[in-house]
Amino acid sequence: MRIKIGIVDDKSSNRNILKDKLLRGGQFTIALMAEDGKDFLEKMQGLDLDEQPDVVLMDLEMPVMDGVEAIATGSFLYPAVKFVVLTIFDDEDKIFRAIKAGAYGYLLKDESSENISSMLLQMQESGAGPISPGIAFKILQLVQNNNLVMAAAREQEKKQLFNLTAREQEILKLLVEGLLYKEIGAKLDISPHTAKKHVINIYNKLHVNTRAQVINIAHGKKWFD
Amino acid sequence: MRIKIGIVDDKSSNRNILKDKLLRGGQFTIALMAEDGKDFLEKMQGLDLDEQPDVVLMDLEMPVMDGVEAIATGSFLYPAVKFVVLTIFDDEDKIFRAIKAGAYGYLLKDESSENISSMLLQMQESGAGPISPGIAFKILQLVQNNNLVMAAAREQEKKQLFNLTAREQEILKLLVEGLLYKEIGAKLDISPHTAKKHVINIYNKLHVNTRAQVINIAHGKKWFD
DNA sequence: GCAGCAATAATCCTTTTGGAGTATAGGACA
DNA sequence: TGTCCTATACTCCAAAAGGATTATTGCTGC
Repeated sequence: MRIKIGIVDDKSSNRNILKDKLLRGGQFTIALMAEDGKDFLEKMQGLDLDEQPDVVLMDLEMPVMDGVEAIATGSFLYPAVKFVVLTIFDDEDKIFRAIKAGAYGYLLKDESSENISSMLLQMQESGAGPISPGIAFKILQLVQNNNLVMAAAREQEKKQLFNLTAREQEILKLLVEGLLYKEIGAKLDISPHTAKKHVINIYNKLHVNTRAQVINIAHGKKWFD
Repeated sequence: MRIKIGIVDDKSSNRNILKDKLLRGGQFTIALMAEDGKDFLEKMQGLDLDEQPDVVLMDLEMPVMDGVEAIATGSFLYPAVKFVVLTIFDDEDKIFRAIKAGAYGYLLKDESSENISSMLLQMQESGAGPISPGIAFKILQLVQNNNLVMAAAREQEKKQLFNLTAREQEILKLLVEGLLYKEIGAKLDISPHTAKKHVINIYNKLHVNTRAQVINIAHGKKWFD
């Protein structure tokens, strides 16, 4: 199974060179090309699930919508898609913001294209995001210089789940993720009516009456994050 | 100029295999071998400045004095020496502590010895510490999961991401709190229609189409908590 | 066997949302 | 001056959510 690649870069020459290089080995197919973040998101909307890229190589500095914003939105809308930054920038701020936005890897454009190919293939094998050595070292230094510090160790405050049944907790999770009744039903292989019934029961137990309230409670109690 | 290497590992077989591999290419010399942290520090004391290793490959789990402690002390006493962890452990805690102690690189023992050699050489060239790809990805994930947070420049990173207007941010806050259109309108003293119009505009800018998604993004980005 | 409960499913109804328009007033900017 | 942007407000419509109620199935405990 060949890996489906998306390429987002505002320079058409960059896109085409990269595309040619990736296609050469026969291990990749190009699922999508876009010239900025907005263009990317719009083109993603037009794709069926099985047409969506496995990996998106994303430039950072682009007009209209930059790579960080595109990754932030994209990684939320398409959690299965892996976003790998491919850029010439190696400053700490860009690296940090891209990672926080959800970047799965961070490659520098001065990597040879053979290296990029092999890192992508190795990613598929090991599940570890591809990172250029120089970038990895930058991150290590961030940690070392106390620019990054361990967040307060989160205590395992046991979740008091308002005696929800197992099934209700299952539905709760999907509810918090923002799924519609019909989507919850489809996912759990039950009727949307039943899904809704469970949700209403949950509301009664939590003493609320909208999804928004449930989601806020869930985050407040750190049930799922 | 050949690179002077120090090897610290409690298993003599490990030490010797590594030594042989490194000597093979003729690019390295072995300046020091030690079997634990204490042994290492004592042997360092006995060396003249020009005999000291450029790089020390340090195992982590060792009797008497472990690698983290040896690196902490060693990097203080000998700031010119680069300490590179070479271990089988890849758990987040060990990685973090070794880096904080002053590790310049972090390599896994399942790297091939050719890889280790080439990464050490590249280090000498580029000045960037050698890091195994899997470790780099682990660190990236630490950052992503908020186990590591920016100590200093965390303030400005907060918003600004989706260019919402001031009014839209105001509405966003109430939206995330779970207010209905009519409640938002009442609070801001505008028509519920207007409140709704703003909300729809926000959706378009964030590329979503339900409140649930907005609330999740808001919590994910810690806009309000 | 039966009471109680969880899970399933459905119907009927009202309210709230989300989406697509149109329109107007006030500021900013060239 | 005219254009662009923002905030304001409205209409019409369809989809989804929320609430109340009823009913069946299967499991558990006494």
